[in-house]
Amino acid sequence: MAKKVVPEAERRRRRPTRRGQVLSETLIVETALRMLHEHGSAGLTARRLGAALGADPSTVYRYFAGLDGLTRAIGEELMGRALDAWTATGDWRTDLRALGLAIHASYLAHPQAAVLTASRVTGRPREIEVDETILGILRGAGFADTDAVAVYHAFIDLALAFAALDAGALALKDEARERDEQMWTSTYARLPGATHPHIAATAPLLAERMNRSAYATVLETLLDGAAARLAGTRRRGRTG
Amino acid sequence: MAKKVVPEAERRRRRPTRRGQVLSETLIVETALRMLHEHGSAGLTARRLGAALGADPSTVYRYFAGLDGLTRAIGEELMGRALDAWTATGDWRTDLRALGLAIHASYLAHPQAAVLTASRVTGRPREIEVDETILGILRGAGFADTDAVAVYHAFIDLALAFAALDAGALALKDEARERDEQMWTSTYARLPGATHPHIAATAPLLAERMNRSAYATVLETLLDGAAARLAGTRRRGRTG
DNA sequence: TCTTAAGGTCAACGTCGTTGGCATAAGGGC
DNA sequence: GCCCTTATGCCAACGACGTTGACCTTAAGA
Repeated sequence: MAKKVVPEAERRRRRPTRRGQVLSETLIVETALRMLHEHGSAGLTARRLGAALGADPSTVYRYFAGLDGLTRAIGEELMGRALDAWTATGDWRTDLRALGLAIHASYLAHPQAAVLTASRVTGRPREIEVDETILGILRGAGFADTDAVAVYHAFIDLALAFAALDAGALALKDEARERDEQMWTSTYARLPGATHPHIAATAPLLAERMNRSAYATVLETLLDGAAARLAGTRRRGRTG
Repeated sequence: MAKKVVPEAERRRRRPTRRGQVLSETLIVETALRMLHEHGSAGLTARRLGAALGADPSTVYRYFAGLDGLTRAIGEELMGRALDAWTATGDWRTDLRALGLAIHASYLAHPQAAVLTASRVTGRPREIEVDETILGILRGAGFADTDAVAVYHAFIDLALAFAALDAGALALKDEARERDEQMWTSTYARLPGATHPHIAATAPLLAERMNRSAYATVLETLLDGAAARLAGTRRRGRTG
């Protein structure tokens, strides 16, 4: 009977584990995050999680519908942390920039978790809160609804997409990551100008840049585009 | 002795498999792509790959250093296919747009593979060719080297990031994906205006939009930004 | 205090990636 | 045409994995 999962709110009896631990959804999620942090994205297994909790691996299935369910809960937690780290100022551009960077940073703080969860829509409270917040910023700034939704869509997917991409790089085990990163100074920097003129000409610039995230740059470009759209709306609003 | 991998170029003896198949790197990569296409990202296992090849699973290890090596080869193949599907026109903006969409499409044609490979830098020939091509388009259009590299960085990471994100959604098994997609008409559309005014006000727009990729929109915004930067360079070039 | 079922443990299933040992046949040298 | 080397195939096995069904225990409500 590992099938029926009792939602956290309806839990009553909290029988301690053989080793005295009293379990809860949040304890399990936090333990999972710690494990991901310490042992990499392949380091989260039901057995290890059980061991870390001082419980039998199968106990986790009383709280989540498989590791996939746990994964979604982790994503929700990361969204919540991003929101907690953020404060509104009232300026839409400042606020969106800060929120985007907060989401990106929150995921990157747990790259292994980000890889697993970035592309999932959980529909849980904290994620909905983030969505409501973004739409609120945009509509409050004067974006028409269709524009607000378009910018929101681009904004949230951009944040998640780069979170997944950058987290993917960080999530590689050290050895593989080092190999990937040195690619720009080894393979690329050594290509002859005769066959690869453009890479050869810009090799130092590439080596300097390619191991950083492009997210901040692209985000700024997106905000520029949104600002232009907003200006257009306001002009039309005055004249029409 | 599953350790030593002989590079494809140095292979001489091609002993057929028990079932008569003659193996090669490309045959294995293509078979792997087909399996990913048919059975999802969890469908690529050494054993199943062996079965599909009519060979023992361990044979694959003669050609690739583990499934990770195979994964990198798959990524290289997808880059190559994107490049093959693309043709230059001479207009930098048209060319970049087409190339970006080609990369995105190439990965999305094999979502399960994209999820595995999008965040890896392989440094293999076809990937390098793509990089050289992009830099060539930009430098040919008159971008200064620092700008060319900045735009290149944003461009390629954007393409890969969205490939990974959108592929992640497609790669979910049908049932999980359907659940994710219906989130916008079920959970989000039903939030009361009292607590979530902005989502409630835009729910139909969200449902219509959120299951599509934001990539094309964001790419266009990025190209706008690049064009503005190029215009600035040209102005400075004339006056300075 | 009694009952009940939530929530813990245990044992097992089938699958996975990977490796060491072995068999065999392809292909070069003669 | 034969021999030798060794590339390349096959086999068997290891330990780890996710997940489940059966069972046990004890907390909480009556």
